[in-house]
Amino acid sequence: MNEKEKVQFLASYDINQYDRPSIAADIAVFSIGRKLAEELDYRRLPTKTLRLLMIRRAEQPYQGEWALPGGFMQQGETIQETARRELKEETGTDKAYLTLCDVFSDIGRDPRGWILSQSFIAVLNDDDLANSHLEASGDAGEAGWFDITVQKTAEHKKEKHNTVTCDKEYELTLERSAPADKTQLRAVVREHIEYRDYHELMTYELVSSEGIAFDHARIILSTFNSLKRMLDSDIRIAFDFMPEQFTLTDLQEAVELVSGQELIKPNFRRKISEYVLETEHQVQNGGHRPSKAFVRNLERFYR
Amino acid sequence: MNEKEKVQFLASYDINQYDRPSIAADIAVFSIGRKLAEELDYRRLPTKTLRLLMIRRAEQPYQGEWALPGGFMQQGETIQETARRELKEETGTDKAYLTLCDVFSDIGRDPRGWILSQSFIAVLNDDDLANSHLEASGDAGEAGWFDITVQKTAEHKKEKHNTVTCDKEYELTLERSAPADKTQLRAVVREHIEYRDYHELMTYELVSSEGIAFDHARIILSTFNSLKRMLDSDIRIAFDFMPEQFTLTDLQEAVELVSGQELIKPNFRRKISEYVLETEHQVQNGGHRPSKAFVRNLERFYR
DNA sequence: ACAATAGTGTCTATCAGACAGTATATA
DNA sequence: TATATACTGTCTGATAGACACTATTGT
Repeated sequence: MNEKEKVQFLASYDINQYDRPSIAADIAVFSIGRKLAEELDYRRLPTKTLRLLMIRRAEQPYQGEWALPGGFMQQGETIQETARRELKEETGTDKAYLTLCDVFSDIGRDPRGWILSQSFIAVLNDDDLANSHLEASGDAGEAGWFDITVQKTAEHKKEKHNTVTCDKEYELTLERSAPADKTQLRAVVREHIEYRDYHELMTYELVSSEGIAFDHARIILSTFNSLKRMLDSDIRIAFDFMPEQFTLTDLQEAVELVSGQELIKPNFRRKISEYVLETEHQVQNGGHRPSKAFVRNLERFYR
Repeated sequence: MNEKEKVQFLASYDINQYDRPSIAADIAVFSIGRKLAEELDYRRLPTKTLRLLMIRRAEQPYQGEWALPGGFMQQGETIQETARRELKEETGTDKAYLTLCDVFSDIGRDPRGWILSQSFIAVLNDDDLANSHLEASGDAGEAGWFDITVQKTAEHKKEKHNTVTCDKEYELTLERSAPADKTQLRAVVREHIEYRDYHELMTYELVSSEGIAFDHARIILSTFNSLKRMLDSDIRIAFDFMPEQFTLTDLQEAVELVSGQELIKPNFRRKISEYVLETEHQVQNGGHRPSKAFVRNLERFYR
């Protein structure tokens, strides 16, 4: 604690003598979209889909393939600021709540070298999208929304030497939503879970990847599963998908899309009733009873 | 996607052209200790405390002060492996489940330069401690357990421009448990919460720190609050504090120590009953009815 | 016998799941 | 009028909180 010693030490300390990785922030941006071209029945509501935002790479490596929005950490900013800046640069959205998700630091995950990636989750609603320049950029070809489908294709539970492990294989399909250009990206990701007491040591491994850059397919899987778990433990995150005004059916569909299971309407409404306030507005969207518009009951959000 | 182009690009790509931070893993290791020197009443059980493992720094900066176990990421390992290696090196414990907690990357948080810290949580039980060389190292002066006390000393809720913020001040006290050397470390940490919809944007800021190196006092606060939240959402983490055999009172005390609130015994037992199996062993520790020893019901842990 | 801890039984309020029912828009 | 969606009421079983009670030990 000798002050002089301390100053001397720091003056002679060269942090650059140690090798170290570059840091990237990668952001999985989710939103909900409407499937168009379904004029079959004037009564029927449009089918909704869960969407993921991807960026087409203009540079090598993986030039022309699609990657998660993100980029490298720069001096003077925190990793959260990196994520926010990159999202703003690439999409024009200034959404503040990026949820830290996981870290990917395996060697060899990026051909450019030793690169550690911090993954984040962001959820955008229709108001956020209106304020972004995503639609405007259009076929400037940069950003694009993809309908995301995750299908579990295999599951093997093993037990040996007192440890239980479980391998699951998922097929990830990303189908471009907005322009009818039919771009389809596919990947297979293996989830390896090792159970130790209550802990689940989860690792994601890329099996194959078509059109998705780097190891981003497994990052997508990991964030998708995180989003599910977050929703399970706190339904309030579903409101992130909703604009200022929304119908309860919209909200329920958001939850169902993420969780992958259907809910019973009255039960769902009872559950979320404390978080919403009825407005006088009505939403009419078909040959059936119009629905009431609701807003967030913000007081209940602040615990 | 021209293969030749790709190879050319990578050959000429120099990742070292960009500045980047060093990466450290810092681990908050918790366990439960017994307060000794309480021979007042032969019937009474020893008081238990929540303990945190700290390492006395042998080098500058902060030489002689106490820091969380941890260290720098090395080439060829993932950040999880870094945490595991450092914990093994400094304590001899080979506990596998390190839970990733948060990232600290503010500029100026480390006088040595631009250093990003990944914080982890580990929980050790008596069996783990027996297998470590912690006790052996004794007054080699390296590692030491500290009884941790966190006291909220202030809370201010503000509301302006549609955003609600809340500042809380915590006093952190670390009191050395094992040797009676009375070492006491203190720090004051300010927690700043910004509420946005359901999101809580939490930041921890160091107000003062006595004897605790770097910004580790705020990392301790952050991990402590995380541990609490983890316990809230899944009681099974309490079993990490228990050795293979334990009494239900021990388990309940562990939960109470972390959560900071007393529980009603029959309700607690009902809640955890599915996770435990009764053994034929008994534990006798005072002038009162002996308690049954229990073990984990592992089948219930593997969901 | 006493004091301290160990362990059990039960009442009650609250909450989640399931289902049956009514209401209202447009072709 | 038919149909798809919007919305409400209520029965049921499961769960969580509170409290009262019995059991067993060493001094």
